[in-house]
Amino acid sequence: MLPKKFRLCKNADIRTVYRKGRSYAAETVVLHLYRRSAETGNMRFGFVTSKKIGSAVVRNRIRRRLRETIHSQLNHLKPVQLDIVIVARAAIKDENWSDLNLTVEKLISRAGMLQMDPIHENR
RNA sequence: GCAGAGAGUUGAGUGGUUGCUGUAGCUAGUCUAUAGAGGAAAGUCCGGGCUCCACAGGGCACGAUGCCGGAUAACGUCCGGGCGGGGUGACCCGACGGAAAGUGCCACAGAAAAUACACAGCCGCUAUGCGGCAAUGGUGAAAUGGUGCGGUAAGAGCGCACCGGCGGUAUGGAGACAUGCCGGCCUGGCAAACCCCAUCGGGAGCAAGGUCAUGUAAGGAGGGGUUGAUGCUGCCCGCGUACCCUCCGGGUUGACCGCAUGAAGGGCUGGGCAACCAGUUCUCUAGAGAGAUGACCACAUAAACAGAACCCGGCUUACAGACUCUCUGCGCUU
RNA sequence: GGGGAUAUCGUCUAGCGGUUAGGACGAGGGAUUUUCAGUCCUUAAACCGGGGUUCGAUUCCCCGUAUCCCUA
Repeated sequence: MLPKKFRLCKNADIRTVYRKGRSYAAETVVLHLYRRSAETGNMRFGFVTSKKIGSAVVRNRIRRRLRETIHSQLNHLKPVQLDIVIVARAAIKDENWSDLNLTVEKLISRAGMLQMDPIHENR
């Protein structure tokens, strides 16, 4: 679980990310991101697991795993005011931990969020 | 040994690294310590607590329950018993009040499906008619007690015996009911058809409700109106409030309480066949507000169904594996 | 979280207040036509699952499953 200041909770914020942000898709997850105009604040993450994916137990486990992938990458990310929403797809049920970790890492690097990459601007 | 029946327990643990939520501490650190999902947390099918609404009003509707007794805060739950059914048995199952209160339905077949009737038929006579009869036949899910003997023109509870049902009565039992005696043979099924009887049920639900804060314009237009509007499910009465509806415009989208000590759980003692009750002692055991238990490694291998959101008592449904106790039938051995 | 509703051929539906599952579109076959379309005839195809009540259940009752709606 991430500390509270890194969480993206409000439905309105998530809708903003969907509408104005860019997205990067893999077979199991979709990553939406949107750069806020405000200069203050942290990077914020939201996780979406719909009822299509499974029961409450399955959804909880997937959400926890996704949080963990982000948590392990947190130190390598650029400190930019980004709102990020990660949406789980139905295929995620069968993916194991290491594959999921790799997928998320790839998506993050494609989105240009890693610290060593040259800076991309997302508008 | 094999095949079963009933009751119950468990549903993973230890260590390490790294994280989350609550609480406590002071040195106020991204510190230390400590606690952290279930037997079903599920379905939301019942019952209650709690909160607000008229402190809970009357009538009619409506809904639920339905053998008897007990337990319980209450229940559609549980325990014990009765009756009926299933099983060789341990044991299991049962919406199990009323069909002479009334209404309705009972296809096809069949003479007839409910105030019984008389198709084929049987019998008698003064015989092309009149009278007696309901045994036999076939139909059907169901045909007006069953079996046997007597009886008769032929038949028939017409008579008798046993069985079954009904009514009365006596005894036993707290009662459901059981057993005995007597009576006569009058009453098909369906109430998970309407219904009748008995008992119970006021409504809404923690997004209930309360406190504080912030902010604003108790604003404008149109309409309704005491036979109306709303609280208060449907209708009528009764009571409270004085406004209500539609459109336009404006403000809030915060914090705290409710909210984790409870009809609580464990042990012991006593009462009770039991459910359960009483006494005593010990324990404190999640509390979020987009929603907390994760990830990785090691211990041989970790796996079922499944994730709390106001709280309890049940019911129902899902469930890998492991274990305990009691009992039954059959076979074998001694 | 709380409250409510529905489920019938491949699709849209009717139906039943008890004993027969009907229609339209679509699909297959045939006829007409030189061929296609159209038209006509015809065939197959369903009561969400499991129990119960009943002589008999799509219908009545119970339990489940799936889908949909309302509520801040």
